[in-house]
Amino acid sequence: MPRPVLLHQDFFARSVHVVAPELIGATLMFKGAGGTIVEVEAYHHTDPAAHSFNGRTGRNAVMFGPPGYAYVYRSYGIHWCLNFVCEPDGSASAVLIRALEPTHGLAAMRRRRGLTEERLLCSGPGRLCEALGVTDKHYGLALDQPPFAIFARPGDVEVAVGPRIGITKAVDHPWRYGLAGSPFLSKPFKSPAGTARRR
DNA sequence: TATGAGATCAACT
DNA sequence: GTTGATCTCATAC
Repeated sequence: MPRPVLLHQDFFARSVHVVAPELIGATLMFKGAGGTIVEVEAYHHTDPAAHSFNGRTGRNAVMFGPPGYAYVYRSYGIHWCLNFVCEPDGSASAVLIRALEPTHGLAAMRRRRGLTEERLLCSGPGRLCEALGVTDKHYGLALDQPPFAIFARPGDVEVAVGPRIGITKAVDHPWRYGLAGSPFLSKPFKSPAGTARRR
Protein backbone atom coordinates (compact mmCIF):
# COMPACT_ATOMS: atom_id res chain seq x y z
CA MET A 1 0.00 0.00 0.00
CA PRO A 2 1.45 3.40 -0.95
CA ARG A 3 1.60 5.93 1.83
CA PRO A 4 -1.40 8.31 1.74
CA VAL A 5 -0.66 11.80 0.43
CA LEU A 6 -2.74 14.51 2.09
CA LEU A 7 -4.06 17.07 -0.39
CA HIS A 8 -3.44 20.70 0.53
CA GLN A 9 -4.66 24.08 -0.65
CA ASP A 10 -2.39 24.09 -3.73
CA PHE A 11 -4.20 21.03 -5.06
CA PHE A 12 -7.49 22.94 -5.07
CA ALA A 13 -6.03 26.18 -6.43
CA ARG A 14 -6.52 25.09 -10.03
CA SER A 15 -9.38 24.98 -12.49
CA VAL A 16 -12.42 23.01 -11.33
CA HIS A 17 -12.20 21.17 -14.64
CA VAL A 18 -8.76 19.85 -13.66
CA VAL A 19 -9.43 19.28 -9.97
CA ALA A 20 -12.79 17.51 -10.41
CA PRO A 21 -11.55 14.55 -12.49
CA GLU A 22 -8.44 14.27 -10.30
CA LEU A 23 -10.63 13.82 -7.24
CA ILE A 24 -12.07 10.60 -8.66
CA GLY A 25 -10.35 7.80 -6.74
CA ALA A 26 -9.18 10.11 -3.96
CA THR A 27 -10.17 9.35 -0.37
CA LEU A 28 -12.34 11.68 1.71
CA MET A 29 -12.14 11.21 5.46
CA PHE A 30 -14.30 12.99 8.01
CA LYS A 31 -14.14 12.16 11.72
CA GLY A 32 -13.08 8.58 11.22
CA ALA A 33 -15.58 7.81 8.48
CA GLY A 34 -15.19 8.14 4.76
CA GLY A 35 -14.36 6.45 1.51
CA THR A 36 -13.23 6.70 -2.07
CA ILE A 37 -14.65 9.59 -4.06
CA VAL A 38 -16.44 8.04 -7.03
CA GLU A 39 -18.56 10.93 -8.33
CA VAL A 40 -18.22 14.75 -8.46
CA GLU A 41 -19.50 17.70 -10.46
CA ALA A 42 -17.71 20.93 -11.40
CA TYR A 43 -19.40 24.33 -10.97
CA HIS A 44 -17.61 27.30 -12.49
CA HIS A 45 -18.58 30.87 -11.60
CA THR A 46 -19.37 31.61 -15.27
CA ASP A 47 -21.84 28.70 -15.24
CA PRO A 48 -25.53 29.61 -14.78
CA ALA A 49 -26.02 26.45 -12.70
CA ALA A 50 -23.43 27.57 -10.12
CA HIS A 51 -24.61 29.09 -6.84
CA SER A 52 -22.00 31.83 -7.31
CA PHE A 53 -23.26 32.83 -10.77
CA ASN A 54 -25.36 35.75 -9.53
CA GLY A 55 -22.76 37.12 -7.16
CA ARG A 56 -21.90 36.87 -3.52
CA THR A 57 -24.58 36.10 -0.93
CA GLY A 58 -24.56 34.93 2.65
CA ARG A 59 -24.86 31.36 1.53
CA ASN A 60 -22.10 31.25 -1.06
CA ALA A 61 -19.61 33.65 0.58
CA VAL A 62 -16.96 30.97 1.15
CA MET A 63 -16.86 30.32 -2.61
CA PHE A 64 -15.51 33.86 -3.04
CA GLY A 65 -12.60 33.21 -0.70
CA PRO A 66 -9.44 31.11 -1.06
CA PRO A 67 -9.50 27.51 -2.37
CA GLY A 68 -9.31 24.43 -0.18
CA TYR A 69 -12.34 25.18 1.98
CA ALA A 70 -15.70 23.50 2.44
CA TYR A 71 -18.86 25.02 0.99
CA VAL A 72 -21.88 23.35 2.59
CA TYR A 73 -25.41 24.29 1.61
CA ARG A 74 -28.94 23.17 2.36
CA SER A 75 -30.55 21.37 -0.54
CA TYR A 76 -34.32 21.33 -1.02
CA GLY A 77 -34.71 22.39 2.59
CA ILE A 78 -33.79 18.89 3.72
CA HIS A 79 -30.30 17.75 2.90
CA TRP A 80 -26.77 19.09 3.22
CA CYS A 81 -24.41 19.04 0.26
CA LEU A 82 -20.62 19.33 0.39
CA ASN A 83 -18.42 21.21 -2.09
CA PHE A 84 -14.70 21.86 -2.28
CA VAL A 85 -13.87 25.47 -3.18
CA CYS A 86 -11.35 25.55 -6.03
CA GLU A 87 -9.47 27.91 -8.33
CA PRO A 88 -7.49 30.99 -7.29
CA ASP A 89 -8.79 33.18 -4.47
CA GLY A 90 -12.08 34.84 -5.32
CA SER A 91 -12.99 32.98 -8.49
CA ALA A 92 -16.03 31.45 -6.82
CA SER A 93 -15.90 27.97 -8.30
CA ALA A 94 -16.35 24.63 -6.56
CA VAL A 95 -16.63 20.88 -6.95
CA LEU A 96 -19.73 19.14 -5.58
CA ILE A 97 -18.95 15.80 -3.96
CA ARG A 98 -21.73 13.47 -5.11
CA ALA A 99 -20.81 9.94 -4.07
CA LEU A 100 -18.34 7.83 -2.11
CA GLU A 101 -17.52 4.18 -1.97
CA PRO A 102 -17.58 3.66 1.81
CA THR A 103 -14.33 2.29 3.23
CA HIS A 104 -14.04 3.60 6.80
CA GLY A 105 -16.47 3.94 9.68
CA LEU A 106 -19.20 1.84 8.10
CA ALA A 107 -20.94 1.22 11.41
CA ALA A 108 -21.21 4.93 12.20
CA MET A 109 -22.44 5.71 8.72
CA ARG A 110 -25.09 3.00 8.89
CA ARG A 111 -26.25 4.37 12.22
CA ARG A 112 -26.55 7.94 10.92
CA ARG A 113 -28.28 6.81 7.74
CA GLY A 114 -30.54 4.29 9.48
CA LEU A 115 -29.72 1.87 6.70
CA THR A 116 -27.66 -1.25 6.26
CA GLU A 117 -27.19 -1.44 2.50
CA GLU A 118 -23.64 -0.33 1.79
CA ARG A 119 -24.37 0.70 -1.78
CA LEU A 120 -26.85 3.37 -0.62
CA LEU A 121 -24.85 4.79 2.28
CA CYS A 122 -23.02 7.51 0.32
CA SER A 123 -24.34 7.35 -3.25
CA GLY A 124 -25.70 10.86 -3.56
CA PRO A 125 -24.69 14.31 -2.30
CA GLY A 126 -27.30 14.40 0.46
CA ARG A 127 -26.75 10.78 1.46
CA LEU A 128 -23.00 11.24 1.79
CA CYS A 129 -23.39 14.23 4.08
CA GLU A 130 -25.86 12.39 6.27
CA ALA A 131 -23.56 9.35 6.44
CA LEU A 132 -20.52 11.44 7.38
CA GLY A 133 -22.37 13.84 9.64
CA VAL A 134 -21.49 16.92 7.56
CA THR A 135 -23.73 19.93 8.27
CA ASP A 136 -23.62 23.72 8.13
CA LYS A 137 -21.43 23.56 11.26
CA HIS A 138 -18.63 22.59 8.88
CA TYR A 139 -19.24 25.45 6.47
CA GLY A 140 -15.99 27.25 5.67
CA LEU A 141 -13.63 24.76 7.31
CA ALA A 142 -10.23 24.05 5.73
CA LEU A 143 -10.11 20.77 3.84
CA ASP A 144 -6.55 19.89 4.91
CA GLN A 145 -7.27 20.08 8.64
CA PRO A 146 -9.46 18.03 10.95
CA PRO A 147 -12.24 17.06 10.80
CA PHE A 148 -11.48 16.90 7.07
CA ALA A 149 -8.70 14.95 5.38
CA ILE A 150 -8.47 14.25 1.66
CA PHE A 151 -5.88 11.89 0.24
CA ALA A 152 -4.63 11.73 -3.35
CA ARG A 153 -5.59 8.70 -5.36
CA PRO A 154 -2.80 6.14 -5.39
CA GLY A 155 -2.77 5.63 -9.18
CA ASP A 156 -4.62 6.15 -12.42
CA VAL A 157 -8.30 5.32 -12.68
CA GLU A 158 -10.80 5.24 -15.54
CA VAL A 159 -12.86 8.42 -15.28
CA ALA A 160 -16.32 8.57 -16.87
CA VAL A 161 -17.70 11.96 -17.99
CA GLY A 162 -21.26 13.10 -18.58
CA PRO A 163 -23.87 15.80 -18.04
CA ARG A 164 -24.65 16.92 -14.50
CA ILE A 165 -27.65 15.68 -12.55
CA GLY A 166 -30.64 17.49 -11.09
CA ILE A 167 -29.99 20.93 -12.57
CA THR A 168 -32.17 23.01 -14.89
CA LYS A 169 -29.56 25.44 -16.28
CA ALA A 170 -26.57 24.60 -18.48
CA VAL A 171 -27.80 21.01 -18.50
CA ASP A 172 -25.62 19.92 -21.41
CA HIS A 173 -22.19 20.70 -20.01
CA PRO A 174 -20.33 17.40 -19.45
CA TRP A 175 -19.01 18.40 -16.06
CA ARG A 176 -19.97 15.31 -14.08
CA TYR A 177 -17.08 12.93 -13.43
CA GLY A 178 -17.18 9.43 -12.02
CA LEU A 179 -15.29 6.24 -11.45
CA ALA A 180 -16.21 4.15 -14.51
CA GLY A 181 -18.38 1.18 -13.63
CA SER A 182 -18.56 1.87 -9.89
CA PRO A 183 -21.71 0.47 -8.23
CA PHE A 184 -21.60 3.38 -5.76
CA LEU A 185 -22.52 6.12 -8.25
CA SER A 186 -25.72 8.05 -7.59
CA LYS A 187 -26.65 7.15 -11.19
CA PRO A 188 -24.74 5.18 -13.80
CA PHE A 189 -22.98 7.00 -16.62
CA LYS A 190 -24.09 6.31 -20.14
CA SER A 191 -22.09 3.32 -21.34
CA PRO A 192 -21.00 2.42 -24.85
CA ALA A 193 -23.71 0.49 -26.71
CA GLY A 194 -24.03 -3.11 -25.59
CA THR A 195 -22.08 -2.75 -22.38
CA ALA A 196 -24.80 -1.27 -20.22
CA ARG A 197 -25.09 -2.95 -16.85
CA ARG A 198 -28.35 -4.38 -15.71
CA ARG A 199 -30.05 -4.23 -12.34
C1' DT B 1 -38.83 -0.18 -13.83
C1' DA B 2 -41.03 4.26 -13.71
C1' DT B 3 -43.30 8.12 -12.28
C1' DG B 4 -45.15 11.27 -8.55
C1' DA B 5 -45.75 13.53 -4.09
C1' DG B 6 -44.05 15.22 0.18
C1' DA B 7 -40.59 16.98 3.21
C1' DT B 8 -38.90 21.97 4.30
C1' DC B 9 -35.96 26.34 3.85
C1' DA B 10 -32.71 29.99 1.97
C1' DA B 11 -32.37 32.75 -1.89
C1' DC B 12 -34.45 35.23 -5.16
C1' DT B 13 -38.42 37.73 -7.92
C1' DG C 1 -44.83 33.35 -3.73
C1' DT C 2 -41.63 30.26 -6.43
C1' DT C 3 -37.60 27.53 -7.09
C1' DG C 4 -34.10 24.18 -6.32
C1' DA C 5 -26.65 21.07 -7.40
C1' DT C 6 -32.27 15.77 -3.16
C1' DC C 7 -34.11 11.61 -1.19
C1' DT C 8 -37.66 8.41 0.23
C1' DC C 9 -41.76 6.12 -0.05
C1' DA C 10 -46.05 4.92 -2.44
C1' DT C 11 -48.48 3.54 -6.31
C1' DA C 12 -48.82 2.03 -11.14
C1' DC C 13 -47.59 -0.86 -15.01
